[in-house]
Amino acid sequence: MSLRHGLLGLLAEGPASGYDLARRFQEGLNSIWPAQHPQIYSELSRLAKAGLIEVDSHGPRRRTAYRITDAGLAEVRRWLAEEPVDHSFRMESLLRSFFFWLMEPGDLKRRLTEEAAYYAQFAASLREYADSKDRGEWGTGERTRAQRIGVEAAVRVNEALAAWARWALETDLMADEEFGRPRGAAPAEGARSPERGGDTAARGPAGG
Amino acid sequence: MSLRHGLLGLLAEGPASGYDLARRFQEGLNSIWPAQHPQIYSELSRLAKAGLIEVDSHGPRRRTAYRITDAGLAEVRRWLAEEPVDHSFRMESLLRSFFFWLMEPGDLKRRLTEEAAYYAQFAASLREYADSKDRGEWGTGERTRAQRIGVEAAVRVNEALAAWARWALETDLMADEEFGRPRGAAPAEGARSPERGGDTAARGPAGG
DNA sequence: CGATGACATGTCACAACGTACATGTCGTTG
DNA sequence: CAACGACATGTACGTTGTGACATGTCATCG
Repeated sequence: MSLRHGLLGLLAEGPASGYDLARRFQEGLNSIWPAQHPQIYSELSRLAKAGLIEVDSHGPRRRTAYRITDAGLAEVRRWLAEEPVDHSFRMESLLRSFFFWLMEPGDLKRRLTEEAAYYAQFAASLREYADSKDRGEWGTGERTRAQRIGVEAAVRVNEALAAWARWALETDLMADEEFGRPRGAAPAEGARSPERGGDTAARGPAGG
Repeated sequence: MSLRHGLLGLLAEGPASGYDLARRFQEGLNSIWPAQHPQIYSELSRLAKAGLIEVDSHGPRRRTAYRITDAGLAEVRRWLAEEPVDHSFRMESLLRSFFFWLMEPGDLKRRLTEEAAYYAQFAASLREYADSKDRGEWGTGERTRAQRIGVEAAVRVNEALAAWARWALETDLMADEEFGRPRGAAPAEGARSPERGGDTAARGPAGG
């Protein structure tokens, strides 16, 4: 249901076509809530059928811009104010990190180095964008300033991940000679043992 | 495809049943890669059919433990080493933040306060778990120490979000009297205007 | 005027995911 | 032994999301 509300939220800024919205999801929002155009177009049809948006105008090349209705605006607001937040992420990058022990040290170092570079670079580009907002280059309206808060969240998450990857490279966990010892493709210790699975180590505290 | 590899990764630690795996996804991994038990059971069947895992043992109450095969182990390793990382997140919390400008100041403050508390608390509980790993309470094996890296990532992301929510509450963006001015449920400025959508403000830098 | 490329929208089939429901086992406790 | 709750696995169905393909428009450039 998040895509539905994401689209309504973007349309609350003003009329836009499916193509516009797809571009915004592709560019700024891709790292936060990925969405491809087929899903966007079909969701728009559904929203229109439900009366939450309506056709605003037709442009060249079959362009169809939608505009949010009062009902739609009320629905985003209701979602924002009343609907409980889903705190679960979905981050492949973090999932992978739980299996780093299966990687050969060389591959792991290479991977972590790439990750650090990626996150640092992305954070920097977001930070630059945030700074340009701070300089007032996007106007000083209420909306712009509030969106600045959202950008800040993305910046901080990416910076945190960049710092994490660097930390992982530098920490003595990596430097330790036992950990650093190269090994072949032999099965990891503990795997395929007949008795019930190893320790319960990876069971962390209950998740939200 | 990530669930598939997530299951293989967990089974690389040693044999486990669908129930065990579902619990681990529910507890530690829920905030990183959510998965319900029906999905896990059906994925296990598929993995078994593909020869990446095999039945290890049968226990009481129809319990069926699986064990990873050589092919399965090779497949996780291939995934970890060769498959490109998908850097897109999926965070409802961040998506919402792009629409904060639609919220009434009171609701927004309440929401941000809740968010700060949630992330701080979750980060703390993860931090405590990480510390117990550092104290060696889960053993000092290669696996445990490497998994410590994954926990650290989760800690840092949650701490970053907690700090962000506090920052958002404290920043003068919030204190500004114009922003703080209460308003009714009237449509936001810019919405439903006849001409094509407002400024292009929210278009950030290209996402990864 | 033909080729090219960005614009713009869509269909279709399938894979992934979530909720609700169904079933049965086993240990504990009253 | 009856009731209960945790253990354990599954089916069925609907929704969400993805990848591949298909179609047509318009501006620009040679």
